[in-house]
Amino acid sequence: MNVAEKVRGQIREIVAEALQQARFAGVVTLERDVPAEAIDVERPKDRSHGDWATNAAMVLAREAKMAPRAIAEAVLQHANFSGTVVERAEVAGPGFINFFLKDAWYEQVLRAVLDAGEDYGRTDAGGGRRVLVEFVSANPTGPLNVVSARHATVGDVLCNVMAAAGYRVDREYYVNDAGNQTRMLGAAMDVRIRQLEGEDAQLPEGAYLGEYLIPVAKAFLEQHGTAGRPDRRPPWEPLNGAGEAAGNAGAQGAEEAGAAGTDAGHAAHGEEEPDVSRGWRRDPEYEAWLRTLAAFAVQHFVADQRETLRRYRVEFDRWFHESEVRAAGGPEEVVRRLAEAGHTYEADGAVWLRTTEFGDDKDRVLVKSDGEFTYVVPDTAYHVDKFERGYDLLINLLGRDHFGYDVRLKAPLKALGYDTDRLEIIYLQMVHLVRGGEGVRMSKRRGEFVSMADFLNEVSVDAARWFFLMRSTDVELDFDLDLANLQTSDNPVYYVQYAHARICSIFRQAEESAPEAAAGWRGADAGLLVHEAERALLDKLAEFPDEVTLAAERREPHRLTRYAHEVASAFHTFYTHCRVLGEDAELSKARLALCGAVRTVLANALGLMGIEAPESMQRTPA
RNA sequence: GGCCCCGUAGCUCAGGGGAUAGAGCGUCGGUCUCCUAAACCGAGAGCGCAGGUUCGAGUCCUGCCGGGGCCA
Repeated sequence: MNVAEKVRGQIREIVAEALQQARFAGVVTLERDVPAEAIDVERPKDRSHGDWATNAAMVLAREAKMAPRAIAEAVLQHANFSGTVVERAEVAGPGFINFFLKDAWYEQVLRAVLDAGEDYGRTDAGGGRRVLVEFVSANPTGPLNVVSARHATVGDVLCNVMAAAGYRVDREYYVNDAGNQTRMLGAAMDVRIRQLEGEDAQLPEGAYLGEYLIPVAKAFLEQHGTAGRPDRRPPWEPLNGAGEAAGNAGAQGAEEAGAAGTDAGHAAHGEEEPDVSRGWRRDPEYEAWLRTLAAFAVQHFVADQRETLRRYRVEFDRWFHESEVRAAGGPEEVVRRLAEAGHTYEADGAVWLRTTEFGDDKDRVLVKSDGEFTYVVPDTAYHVDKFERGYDLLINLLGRDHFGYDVRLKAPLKALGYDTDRLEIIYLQMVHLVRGGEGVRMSKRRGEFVSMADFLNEVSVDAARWFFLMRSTDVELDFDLDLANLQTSDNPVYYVQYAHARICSIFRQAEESAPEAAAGWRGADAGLLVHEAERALLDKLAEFPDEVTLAAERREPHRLTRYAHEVASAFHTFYTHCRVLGEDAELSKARLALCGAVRTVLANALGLMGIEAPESMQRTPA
């Protein structure tokens, strides 16, 4: 139990007990007991209103048929603070009871931080529940783009913060390596290989042909050659001459709006999966060749994505391939179970699921008339697998452009009897890159998109992570490349890092000028910390475990940037007003202890964000 | 047309049904003989509109307006 929680508990008990006493005394008329847990204890914004406050009297006013202030007075008359850190309390405003703490509170905070060290901030809010967070899950058909960086940041930090809050967290990446997009990847590879051979090869309609495929195609040629390729035209071109082979016309348009799509794996398909191979010649041997090419490219891009993410300090516990689910017969199993449960019917040669019975606005096809599964079937099979692995909670991060997917995924899962309340979908808003005050266009299909790797060549991981964490998930984010690259105070990440470095510098200085204090600060007398700035800082440190809990429970990792900034700000204020070294030896020790505590909290907070806590700042000359 | 997100300071955004709504940037004005001025202190300016619920609404509900997204 953390320090702040302990005090809240004490205040709840005080109030509950006092209410009870007031009832016995006949001063307050209430029909029922008010349990301590039901009493709301919060931190007033204005500290002249005390360290903590409760609105209990106002809440109970109607029930007790008494004026709020009268209830509050009665509570205070019967309140007993002995054995707590509460010093006194008063009635204020419309009926608040404000509590003021003894000086011992500050000592408790300092001790709590110093004793816990790198564990300070950990809570048991999660109660050891197992969580699987799936995020990024970009298509394995190309390098990661910059949108994935936001997903990677939010997902990774959410995992960190939930782990700190007492959840058992696994990170998972879903590789969508078996759908139609993969087939088109094989087709694009085929075209690139033929072009490398000097042929004027044409794209199949609906395909896109990134520049990034050229080195992959080259690598394939070098390693495998074209031995497995059937000696004829690809199935999207007529056998009798080049004719009117489909051009690139249909390939453009979708992702040119200035923001790249998220490609979040299994959700990447459109509502009606476009049948890109309509009109293709039936050619099983050539399809096998395309599968070979696709498998090669997928392997390449998965490795590439994994490396980019590692560079960004994100590691997944598992990379789960759609092909695994398919190979295990997951989709067939899903359809069979749904049919057995009587949730399906056949119409127009297709198998349909009555998703309308589970909140969808229309029924969905599971198996198309050509025998192919729609995308939702392997997705369902994958989530069945997740549920069967025994997780208490499943969290998926998706792009806002995939909104509505949760209903379509949850319908079959609900039909199969799974508790879909345990599946949370978090949608992240778009990212816009800004450079020189202007938007950077990101269009994947034209090959103009900014890859995450290129992005990381321009921006430090620390700055990128901070900027992606600054905003809540449901707000569009303009990423200002110029600002993120700025090594000045305009850049907020440095502000926080600087506070940490400044403390390290003080300790280095202390070794020189005050070795006695430097050696003995852990045993300092915290009672000497009476300055307003010192106390504000300690109060701020006391909030950290609550911040961690809130960030985890509300899935709001962006709280951490705010909190870290506030700690840094309180520290810089303290630094300006209170001299650590060169004062009275005992005071120096106490202030060093405070510095040590701040350093711990900053390091822990930055650590949760995956941002470095430097021991000194060095500016690279402009 | 249906569903969802957003609308708070000049700009970008925080805000857990509570008291006098916050931060950064920008603007203006101060602060280094002193542990790093990548810092500190001060000034100015705001909840899209209209109803409702509540002792109390930026926060919850309904409608409208504006920006964006998904779907038909």
